[in-house]
Amino acid sequence: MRLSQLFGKRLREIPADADTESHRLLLRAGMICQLSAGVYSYMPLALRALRKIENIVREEMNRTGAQEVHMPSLQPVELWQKSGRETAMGQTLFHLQDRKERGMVLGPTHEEVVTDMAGRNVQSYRDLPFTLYQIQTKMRDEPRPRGGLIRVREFTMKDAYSFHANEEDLDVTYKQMVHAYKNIYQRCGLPTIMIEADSGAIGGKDSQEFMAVTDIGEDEIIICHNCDVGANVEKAVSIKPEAPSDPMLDIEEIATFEHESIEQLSAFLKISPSQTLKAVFYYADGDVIFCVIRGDLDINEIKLKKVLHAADLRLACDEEVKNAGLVAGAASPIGLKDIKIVSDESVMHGANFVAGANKSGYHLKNVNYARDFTADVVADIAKAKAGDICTLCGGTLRTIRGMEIGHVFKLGTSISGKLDANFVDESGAAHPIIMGCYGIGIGRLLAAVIELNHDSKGIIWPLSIAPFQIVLCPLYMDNADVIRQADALYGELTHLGFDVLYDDRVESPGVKFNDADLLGMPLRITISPRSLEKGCVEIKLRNSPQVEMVSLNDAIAKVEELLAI
RNA sequence: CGGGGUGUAGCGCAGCUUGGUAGCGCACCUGAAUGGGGUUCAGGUGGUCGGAGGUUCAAAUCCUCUCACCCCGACCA
Repeated sequence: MRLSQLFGKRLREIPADADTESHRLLLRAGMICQLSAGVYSYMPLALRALRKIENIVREEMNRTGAQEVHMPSLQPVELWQKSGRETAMGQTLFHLQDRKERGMVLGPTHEEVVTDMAGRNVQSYRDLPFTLYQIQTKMRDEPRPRGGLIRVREFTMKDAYSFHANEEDLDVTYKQMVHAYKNIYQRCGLPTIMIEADSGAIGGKDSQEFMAVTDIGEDEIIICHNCDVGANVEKAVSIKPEAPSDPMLDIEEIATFEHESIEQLSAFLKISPSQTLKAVFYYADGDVIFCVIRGDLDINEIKLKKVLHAADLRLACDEEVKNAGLVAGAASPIGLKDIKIVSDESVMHGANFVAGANKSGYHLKNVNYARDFTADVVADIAKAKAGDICTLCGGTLRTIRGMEIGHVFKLGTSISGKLDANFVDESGAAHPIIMGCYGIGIGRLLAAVIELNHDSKGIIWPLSIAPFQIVLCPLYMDNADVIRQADALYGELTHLGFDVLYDDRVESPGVKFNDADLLGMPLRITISPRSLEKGCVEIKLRNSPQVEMVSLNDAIAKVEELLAI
């Protein structure tokens, strides 16, 4: 490809709206073009990289025996109503109507469609197992797209779905998929870690995410210093710091005046926050829920939502709290009736807590679980945080941030059961098909690769997914010799099957070098009168400062050596 | 949905407070010189100032409404 012909302008100045490095570089390199919030066109350079990623994904999927299909984005809303996910997805689902006013949606994912298709094509356990995948466009009306390609409303995803007669069989495929995913990331030059994840509204059992570790990642990951096991903070469990657990004392009311928050209260009483109980009020599916947790901890809403089996959960507003007869700032579960109380396990670790007196300006000392109050549900609803103890090895946990690049999970029968996708077993009894599902965001993977592979000058592409392997930079295009040799080398390399970007523009060396660095192809070949005098070209790797003079005769061999994978 | 911010040439910005009919840098076009890390000089093209309405002799500038985009949070299979 001749650079003079390449569609897309490179920018010298940095677009003001771009906040992440991948976004800036994608724009500066002329790789993407924004159409609207979270909606981008891929220009030729980006598409070349994207296609290479897709091919790697395809190879690894095919290797597991998965079969490629292509499913519609346009889907009847009935299917989503049947699975119950029309409401679960909420406004994220794009709705539209066809000319007959039939409700349609633009697919944000394809569990429904693939399950429907599987159901129509499976009768017996003999038809199982199999895995289907596609590389296809997803549409989600995200509340807030951000970071260029990091969170978008229309994106390419590789989604795979496996179908099984039993759990053991699902385990086998699940492991194969995990293995394939690791291969994919490795081949794309993107280091990832696999962590435990929440399976979300969709339900399901085992669930793991693949994360690219970067500070701009949207997810918080709790990871153990010692055993390296990590989990999304949504899911992470931990052993919390101990609180004093002295023998129980008699309960006692104390005046605490305006000291309402845990910080104010513990400072006023000169005690640790872990010796207090915190009350937090939620509103779940129409009811106010009273949550109790040790003062030094925070509530993990995802865990709470699960414990409550709630479809919709949010903090209660002041009015709802008041109407429920609660005294914000001095509330406690003691003596409460007619309200559901959910307690974190932490209230049992510690004793003689300070809790609200349900009376403004007063608290109670020496409050103890079981003796003084009980809860309708006691469960782990606490957020894990840095400094907590790993439940597996006793190591100390820390927090890092990550970008979710892939997600695998055991879906089970949550969708197949609702869509009547059944098979009959050996005895002739019908069961819903057991499913696994596996996704990789292709565009986000591309963004993550750039996020993790760049320097101040530009992108540093891993060879496997670089739009071009080589950039050929002839200097001084008014020199006939330079042009002749450059044309010849370009022809030869292209003929040998290398992807070469030929910078045939009449530009100064500085411009060419800077653009070459910005675009980030792994190998740069410079041809100039100066090098030609010695019968040489200059070869440089993008990720190294070394420039090597190589004779014209050896140039091809050298390129083959450097680009050998 | 809450909070903050920005819309003026392809990109980055100034002008707005104090109304007088739009400017700078980069990019782009023409010409010349230059020549190894964004070269210089000369000349040039390009904007209904996000949109609608209003105030005024006169609006990029003041007022009202509206739209879009960005950031933080909520949210996110």
